[in-house]
Amino acid sequence: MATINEVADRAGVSTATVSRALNGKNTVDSELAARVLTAAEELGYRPNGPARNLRRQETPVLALIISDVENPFFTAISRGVEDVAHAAGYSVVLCNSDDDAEKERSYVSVALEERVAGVLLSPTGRTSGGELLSGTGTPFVALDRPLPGISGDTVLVDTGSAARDATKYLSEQGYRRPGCITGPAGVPTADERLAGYRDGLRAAGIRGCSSLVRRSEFKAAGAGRATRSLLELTQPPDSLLVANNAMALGVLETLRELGLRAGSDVGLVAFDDAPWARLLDPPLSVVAQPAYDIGTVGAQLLLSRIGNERGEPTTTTLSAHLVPRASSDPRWKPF
Amino acid sequence: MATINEVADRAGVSTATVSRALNGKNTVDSELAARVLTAAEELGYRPNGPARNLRRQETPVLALIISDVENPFFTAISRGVEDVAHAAGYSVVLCNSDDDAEKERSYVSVALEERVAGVLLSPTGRTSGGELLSGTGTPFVALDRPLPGISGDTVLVDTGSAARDATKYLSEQGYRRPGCITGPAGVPTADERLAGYRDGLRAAGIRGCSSLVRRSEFKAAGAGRATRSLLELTQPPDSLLVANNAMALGVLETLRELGLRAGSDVGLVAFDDAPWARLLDPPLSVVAQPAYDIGTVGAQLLLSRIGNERGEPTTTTLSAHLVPRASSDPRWKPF
DNA sequence: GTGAAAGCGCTAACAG
DNA sequence: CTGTTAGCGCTTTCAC
Repeated sequence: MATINEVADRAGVSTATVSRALNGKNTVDSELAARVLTAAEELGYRPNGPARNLRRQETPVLALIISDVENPFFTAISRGVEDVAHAAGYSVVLCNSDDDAEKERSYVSVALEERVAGVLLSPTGRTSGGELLSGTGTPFVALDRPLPGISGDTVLVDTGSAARDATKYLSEQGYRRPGCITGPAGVPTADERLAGYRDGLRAAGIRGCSSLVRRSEFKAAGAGRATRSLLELTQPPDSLLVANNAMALGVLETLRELGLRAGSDVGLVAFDDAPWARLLDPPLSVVAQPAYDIGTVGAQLLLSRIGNERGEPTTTTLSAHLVPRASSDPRWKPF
Repeated sequence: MATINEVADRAGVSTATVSRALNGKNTVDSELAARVLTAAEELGYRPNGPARNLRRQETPVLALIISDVENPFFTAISRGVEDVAHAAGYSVVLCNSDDDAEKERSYVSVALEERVAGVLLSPTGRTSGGELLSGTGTPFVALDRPLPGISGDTVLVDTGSAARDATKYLSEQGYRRPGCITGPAGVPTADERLAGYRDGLRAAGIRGCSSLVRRSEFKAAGAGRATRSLLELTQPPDSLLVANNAMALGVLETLRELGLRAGSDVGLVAFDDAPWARLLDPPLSVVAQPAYDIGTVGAQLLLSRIGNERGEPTTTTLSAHLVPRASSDPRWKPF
């Protein structure tokens, strides 16, 4: 592939002039600039990114590391990040850690070595790639979950309150034994939703539900098993708060296998408003999180740090809101 | 951030030795190697990727450019790519072109400039970033859709046959007026599914359906409008073949607004088996595409080209298969 | 087995 | 306004 030298030769100028012309510096004679442009065109010249980045000591790329590309919550975040980054002239590379701490570390490592301008990390949980990040000068922002033991800008959603509200709401709808299916212990989003659920129970004056909690990975399969184990109890829950939308898939599948309907048989509220939620029968009640906004806010924060903004690490907490639909209505009937 | 020079100074060796030690060359004395390793550790040294890539003239990264991160079909492809790439020591960066030819070109451009080892491109359609790719020495593979007018390795799915089979199947199920909602004219996957639909009609001996075709973007909103326009016809279709899963969302939403049920009122088969498809009432009949395999095959192809495999461009065609569920059963009743 | 030194392709002083 | 030149940080001959 052609280099800047070849372009310079062909245009009969120095490499410096080529560089200036190609980077749109106005300190170059328009006739020379034109010659450079056509020479570059004819040679199919493309600047060598690594060389440029090495020289400039910066790479106009943000890394976004998420734990599950197949989860609409995270892809919505990525759109938010992308829109902001793009407008500021940055590219975004999406890395899928697959909720695997090892992969997460490896991607953080790659991002650091490639000297990206900044990293947006949605930490997988306990052992986090965040340790690698702190200490290096590379700016980073934690999304959705805080980085344990590490201070840095963070964008969170107050899902605790949302979980409490959802639980209270279930009780107001007439359910007396709400259960909860949440993520692994130690994962902040999982623990926070569980705590909110317990608060909600307390606020509603409901007792005797302490055995109605199950944990699993934030995936469909585990949530399905958890559902089965709850519903086979001698005193099963009459409703369920489910901690994310991938899990909801598993819960719904199990309900179907057991011949139970959401709403009339088991009240259901799940986190995250996936596009298919309203198409179910009954439509799924959800706690909608502002995923896109997490992305935009996170990206803005990161960009301002990259732009040398000083100051204490900030934590931005967005709020989630309940979208009641028929899956949390005990009186719901098909038709 | 520490450089190789600082590590060398600290370990009391030359940069060459540091480089050798850190890259696991066995031509270095084990005692020196240990000193290098601890020095690097203490300084929090990370090799500078751009510098290394510049020197080595290669970057162990594959770029995967897809048209919609929020579509499970593409995220499944990305998992396939990632699994293969990872096993071979490559990182994958995912770029979302958002079905926008401009963004696609821009990402191809960035990939080329960053001198990635190879590019996997799921082209957005007509004006394609493919032109940028051909001619450069960078190996690339087209996924899901061919690159118009450009020869290169390609991984496709024979969705034409699948569309034909699905249409015939609708007729066997008793539907007499199947309609079709497909993507924009000129997009190969859209045209091919439409052609298959027409073949199916012919094979089933059905006539008079020529006005039952609508086109829109491969998105929910457009498909929703298309559905409405079809069902408001004086002679509306009694069933629908829908060309992808994002569109299916729009179709289902419109059906609901019109108070119609899939199956009994309007037979439905849609492309792509999304995780929520079986949870609907009635469960959605789909044409399942081997998305994950598209990714693995594409990545393998690309890696072998990167490994200097010569030979003519190949085209691999995978097949899709019908998964019949109740949305294509005219006798389906709720309960 | 180790070090010195060249150079990957580019940009940014610095001269002119 | 343009050219010369010195590196950015690393790997890799080439000597020793």
